[in-house]
Amino acid sequence: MSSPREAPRRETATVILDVAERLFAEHGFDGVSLRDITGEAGVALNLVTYHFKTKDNLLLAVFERRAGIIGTLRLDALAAVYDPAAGKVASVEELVRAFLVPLLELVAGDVPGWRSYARLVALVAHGGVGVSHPQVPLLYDDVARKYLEAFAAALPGADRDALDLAYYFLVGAMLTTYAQGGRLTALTAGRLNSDDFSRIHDHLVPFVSAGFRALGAPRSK
Amino acid sequence: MSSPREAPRRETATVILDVAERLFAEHGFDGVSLRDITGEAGVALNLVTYHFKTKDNLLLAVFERRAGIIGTLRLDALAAVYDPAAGKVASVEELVRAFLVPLLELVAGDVPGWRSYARLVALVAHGGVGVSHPQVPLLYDDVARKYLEAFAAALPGADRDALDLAYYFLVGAMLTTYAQGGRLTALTAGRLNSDDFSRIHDHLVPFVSAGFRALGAPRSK
DNA sequence: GTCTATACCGTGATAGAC
DNA sequence: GTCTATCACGGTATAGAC
Repeated sequence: MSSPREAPRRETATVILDVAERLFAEHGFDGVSLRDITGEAGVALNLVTYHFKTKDNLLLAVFERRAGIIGTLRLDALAAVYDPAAGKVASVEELVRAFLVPLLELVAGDVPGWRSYARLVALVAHGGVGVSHPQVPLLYDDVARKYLEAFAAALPGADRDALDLAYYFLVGAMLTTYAQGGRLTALTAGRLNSDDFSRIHDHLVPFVSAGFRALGAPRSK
Repeated sequence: MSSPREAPRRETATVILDVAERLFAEHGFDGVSLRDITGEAGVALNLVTYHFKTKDNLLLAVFERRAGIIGTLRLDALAAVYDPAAGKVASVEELVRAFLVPLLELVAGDVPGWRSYARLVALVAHGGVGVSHPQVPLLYDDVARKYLEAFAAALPGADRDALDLAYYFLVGAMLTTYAQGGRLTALTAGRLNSDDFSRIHDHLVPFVSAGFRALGAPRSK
């Protein structure tokens, strides 16, 4: 804790977090050296070791800073449409929207850091960082459990495996959206850009919602 | 080309490719050193440099070896259900199945190397390797174009952007399936395993097919 | 053309002075 | 809390043996 009369610069740890978040998102975890980070942050190399112990742990700290925020927003959005105690049961599409909209608004609204965070989640979730950091998924388990309960209420005919997989596909489609490696731009010959999150979202919601309903009432063959 | 009377060992380059494919899939690109690969392969360190120039290029070679095979299988499966010259137009579900089944059979059938390849594709596709290797997606563009044409015929009401995005989500859901970081096992408390590709597939096909149809005939709101 | 030996520079991590 | 010095290991380049 710095004394209040010091120069008005942010704390060293926060500066490191900000730079690391941006650089990891841009170049991947292994594409960024601690020297890159400390160089841009204007601090000595091993202040990252002092504040965060290891490079892996620095990445985890980047996630922890935002995972709680987005998790709370998602649970708030869920509570607005699903409240079993009050007999309020949401539709599938309302649930999909409640899950996806909070992050979309932060990213599409260019709230500082969130675009980097979204891309970084997509990167790490698919195991790109080493064999993946096992602590990261744990940050999202609470949200997953509560949404699955709500989906089960919305689709009383679906079995658990089907619902779990549908949620898995929902998260996968969202991650694919934010991974934005330029693949979408190439695939559409430039008509769609990976940055058009709002337009992607307009298609993503009905796509995933229809998928959920299909698993809720399985088709023959 | 070795002379036919030599000792019956595989070519050095092939041994390196096999080991690299497996280790990259297990530990990620940056989680494996050239010394790990050459050590297991029983060859000298810089034979990888000699045969493949760089580590990046070695990864590309791993992809090239299998991308052509799976691409041909997918196009064959497409031709079996979609032949506009003969007036044969496939259903959405037939197309989804044609796209997904070839890789599933290779992986679920434990054909050597394909499980590693599938996981590796998922890893690289989401940019986990550095900022991703831009040459890799090009290996799949031809298949994408031909399937999109078939989907357009199956869903005459859909606009191009919706179809492109649906294909994008299809690939994303497939990649999520094969990324198998153990996330699914955790999410389902062990009831579903990331290795149950056949069971995942049984849900994936109707999920994605319903999504396609939803984009083909957009819902209100 | 195929392979071995060696060296170079950048990396993450650590120890200890201030 | 911060900095300097140092370490072992990473990918890569080269020179030369066969």
